[in-house]
Amino acid sequence: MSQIRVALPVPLYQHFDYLLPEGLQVQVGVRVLVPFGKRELVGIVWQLNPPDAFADKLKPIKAVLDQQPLFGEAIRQLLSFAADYYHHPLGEVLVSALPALLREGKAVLAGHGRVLQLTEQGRALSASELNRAPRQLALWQRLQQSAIRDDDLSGESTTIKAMLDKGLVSWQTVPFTAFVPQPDRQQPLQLNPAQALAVSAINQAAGSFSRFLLEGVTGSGKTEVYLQAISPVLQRGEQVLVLVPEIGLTPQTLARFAKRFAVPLQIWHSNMTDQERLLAWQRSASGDAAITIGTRSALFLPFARLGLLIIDEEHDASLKQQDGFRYHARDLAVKRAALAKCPIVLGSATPSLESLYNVQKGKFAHLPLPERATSQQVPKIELLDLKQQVLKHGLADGTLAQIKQRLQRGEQVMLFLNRRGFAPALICHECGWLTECQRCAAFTTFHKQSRQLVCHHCGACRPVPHQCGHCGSTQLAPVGQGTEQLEEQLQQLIPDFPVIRLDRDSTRRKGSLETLLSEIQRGEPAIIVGTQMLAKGHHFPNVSLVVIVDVDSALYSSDFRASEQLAQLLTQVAGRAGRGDIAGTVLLQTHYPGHPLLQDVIQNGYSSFARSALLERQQTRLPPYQHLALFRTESFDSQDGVAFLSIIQQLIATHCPKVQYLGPLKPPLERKAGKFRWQLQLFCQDRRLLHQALDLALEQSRNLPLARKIKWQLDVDALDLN
DNA sequence: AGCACGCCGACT
DNA sequence: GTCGGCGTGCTC
Repeated sequence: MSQIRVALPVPLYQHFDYLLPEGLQVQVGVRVLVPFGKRELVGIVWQLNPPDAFADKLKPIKAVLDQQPLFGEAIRQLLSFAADYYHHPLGEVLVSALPALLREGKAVLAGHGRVLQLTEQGRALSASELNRAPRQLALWQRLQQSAIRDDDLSGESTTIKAMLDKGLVSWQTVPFTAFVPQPDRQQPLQLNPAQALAVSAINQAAGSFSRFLLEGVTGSGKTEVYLQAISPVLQRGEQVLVLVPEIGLTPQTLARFAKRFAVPLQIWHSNMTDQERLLAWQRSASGDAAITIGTRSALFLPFARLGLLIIDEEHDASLKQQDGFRYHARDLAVKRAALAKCPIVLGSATPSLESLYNVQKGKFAHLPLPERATSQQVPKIELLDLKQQVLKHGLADGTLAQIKQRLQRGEQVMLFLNRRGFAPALICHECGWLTECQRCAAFTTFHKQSRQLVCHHCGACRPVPHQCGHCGSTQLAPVGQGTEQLEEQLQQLIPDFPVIRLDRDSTRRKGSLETLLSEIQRGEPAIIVGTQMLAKGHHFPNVSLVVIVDVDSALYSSDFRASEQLAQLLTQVAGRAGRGDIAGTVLLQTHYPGHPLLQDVIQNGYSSFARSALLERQQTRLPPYQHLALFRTESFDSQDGVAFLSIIQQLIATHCPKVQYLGPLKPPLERKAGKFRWQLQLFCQDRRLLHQALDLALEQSRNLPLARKIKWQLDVDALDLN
């Protein structure tokens, strides 16, 4: 009997070896069912005939689940690399790269997809029987021509379900093969010189690994560059992957792709069902999916012939996974492109400092799109000095005047406030006591509508107290301002126009986001109040004024990336306001109108800001000039975390002199959900040395009893120091 | 992570 | 007397 080495979905930094019974055949990359302790697990064969070890303990595998490997060479290398780089157990990395149904051992129908067709009952139907259901009738008529692929049926799910229930239609699994190149449906748009240069640079790199940063201000025609770079790739029969931060913002982009190309296009995101994900996975593997537009985990789809990778909004933090396997999809995408030997294009109006640094170092070719391709006017950013101003509900007179003026002209106004709820706390007028969360080192936010105090960190809710918890006074008043309050106050100040609030609370119900968005899209004059969630992706052509109510908290934040994020927010928001005939204005309320960051962004634009921000990062020895890794702990005992991190810190201090450390120290939120939190920051100029230090720390900490008592995690290239 | 074993406290 | 708390150890 021969032996095989298997990767298993357990949080252990090791492989497990098994015996392969005579007569069973496996290849690297196939799934096997194995006994593991008292359990049975689905694992991936990672090596054949590994060096002998544990010979006396080996158990035979139970079953081979695949004929063909689920992971080709390139994906295996990508996943191995990712497990090493992020210091995460390989088995768990593999799990995140597989649809749930495959993880559970369900069979793959390689090269198969799904079509909807009429059942016998459906064919026997007469049209008059559906005349009370126009959508079903329309679909029934389409299905009489031919069966329809499920990816051509998006948005019809309720209609389909109704017809499935009536037994009129059924899903059929049919073989799919690699897509056949088709002529583009639409003519490309005329490009300006910068766009043309970008397209030809990308096209010339076909078939080889090359890296591009496409820096295009909003309205400069980035999407058209993508489309024209994609076209020749599809003509060669190769697949394209487009990564986007969140799928919610893609309906328009999606429609544009579908209009241009007559080849199968699929999406990938976390709201898909397990079945849909499995099908999308199979389509990628069979080569049927010509274009895939998806969120970060689409990166792991097993494309048969990947010809081009595009990362849109590459600066966006949601490309980094924030729990478990904390990978950055943009960084792994570069690795993926290298393995696939294809070009990769990172696109953004406000590139991350990391990517700009890579341009400086010559790793990325810079493709700037400085001109607006459309007639849309360049928006203005204005500062409103709050010093010595009487504020009405957090808004200066000048701000209110501008809001009213725009509304009366029939335009829309948008206000950003990064705090949900009515007020960030209640205060006692008699003694100054503040409503605090019992389990977190934070105040509880007062939500007026639901009459609750909510902790935004742990989610705990409790009824609003009538009395001060300290002195018993009943004089409790809200302090500070949240979106709910701003909405209420604006409605009182400006009763003639509707106020629409867009935040996590107002969009909690399924479909309510869409409803609110379409209400805004109608373009009727209105005030829109919202959190960060408003800033992403959506374009609101009738919004002519955007107010950032509180810029100052971001100017003086402890997070070293706060200024970068603020500059990106301002630039992105400015680009989304207004249209051809309406000039957009972004109004920043601040007590520090002379702040160099604000002055730089406003007067010289994002690129100039980025140049000076990079210089500052260099001087302060922060990423991207130094590599950063972060150990975080959470424990019920207030000292266990420090004790654990101190051991790691001392280990590194003695054995890794080139690695600098900061801590153990308390993060901004030092207690969360009843647990005490600590962190240890590690910096090093040399990535290799940093990773050596991490290996050492992990190996040693595995044997520490403390490591099991507390919860800890390692975050390589952490985006925040929270 | 799961799952077992093992040794101490409050309950039918 | 048992049920069950979570400390500790192991998984090829």
